[in-house]
Amino acid sequence: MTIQKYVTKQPLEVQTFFAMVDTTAHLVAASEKYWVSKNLNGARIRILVEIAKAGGNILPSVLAGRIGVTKANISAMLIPLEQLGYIHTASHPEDGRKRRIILSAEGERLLHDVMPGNRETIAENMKSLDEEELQQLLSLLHKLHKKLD
Amino acid sequence: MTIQKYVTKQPLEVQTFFAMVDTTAHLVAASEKYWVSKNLNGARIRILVEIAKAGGNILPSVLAGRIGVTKANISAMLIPLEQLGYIHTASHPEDGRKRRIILSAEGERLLHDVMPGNRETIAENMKSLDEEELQQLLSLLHKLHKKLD
DNA sequence: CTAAAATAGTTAAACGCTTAACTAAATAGG
DNA sequence: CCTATTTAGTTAAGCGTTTAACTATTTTAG
Repeated sequence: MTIQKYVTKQPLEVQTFFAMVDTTAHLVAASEKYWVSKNLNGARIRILVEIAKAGGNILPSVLAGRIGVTKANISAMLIPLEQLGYIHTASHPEDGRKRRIILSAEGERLLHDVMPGNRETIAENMKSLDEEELQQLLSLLHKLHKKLD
Repeated sequence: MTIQKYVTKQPLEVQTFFAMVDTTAHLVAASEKYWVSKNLNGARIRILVEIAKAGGNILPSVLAGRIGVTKANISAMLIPLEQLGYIHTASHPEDGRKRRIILSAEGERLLHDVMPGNRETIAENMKSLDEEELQQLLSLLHKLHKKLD
């Protein structure tokens, strides 16, 4: 029952897990700082990017699946995006339950303006690894990810 | 201005960044599922573990620093932990601003009960990598982390 | 010694996210 | 056809987190 138990060095898997969590959190925070500096936020941009990737329009539930969040969350997030004019929405002609989410010209323009800077920021934060190391890291991550379902 | 711009394949650093974010999110979700299965949650446990690591008592601000969240957040999180009886608090004898957060016997018991299962869950999720790969991943993460300040 | 600055902690408002309960529309089976 | 089930989306409540503004105490410097 000694407290010591929780201080002892962890097994390698656990150490690696926490290193991932910690390092990723730092990387994400750095990336988020870029968005904040542009008076934006990452979650909203992620949605706009996903609509763009889908060709400019998409259904909320598909969007949720792609981003990996719940429909409820997407529902909530679309409200400010519409108010800001980055998207607009239209009902589906063949299925009254569905709602088409459409990237507006303004939304496209926004992405065009801020995505290059975001990529630069990320590259900057990753630059302590050379190409071979990035490749190695990427393949380890893929291996890890593949087994997680 | 074509939408295509956001669909094109990303540079290696960016791919790797997103792979980290994605894989880590999956790992964390799997770990969180363990806590939920015990009617607990990861954030609260993290605090209790940190108090234990500090030897059983700690100041809120130190705790915040160790965990990497704000003092405001710790302040809020301590309330339910105290109500649940996992911690109690005492004023600092030499500095009236400070507040000593103390792990209760119940808190210790809780950690004792649930930490082994957590470690097992994590190990289970990491087991697609062998020891050499874990070591490799860990050292890449350290290299990446070191340059992030 | 006292006034000013620094420090520890709290509170409030906002955000992104979840689960659970709900509404409305479409589909499927007797 | 009509009822029952499934599907798409919304709403509400709760959690962990942040920033900003605040209070109370301690430290510092003239």
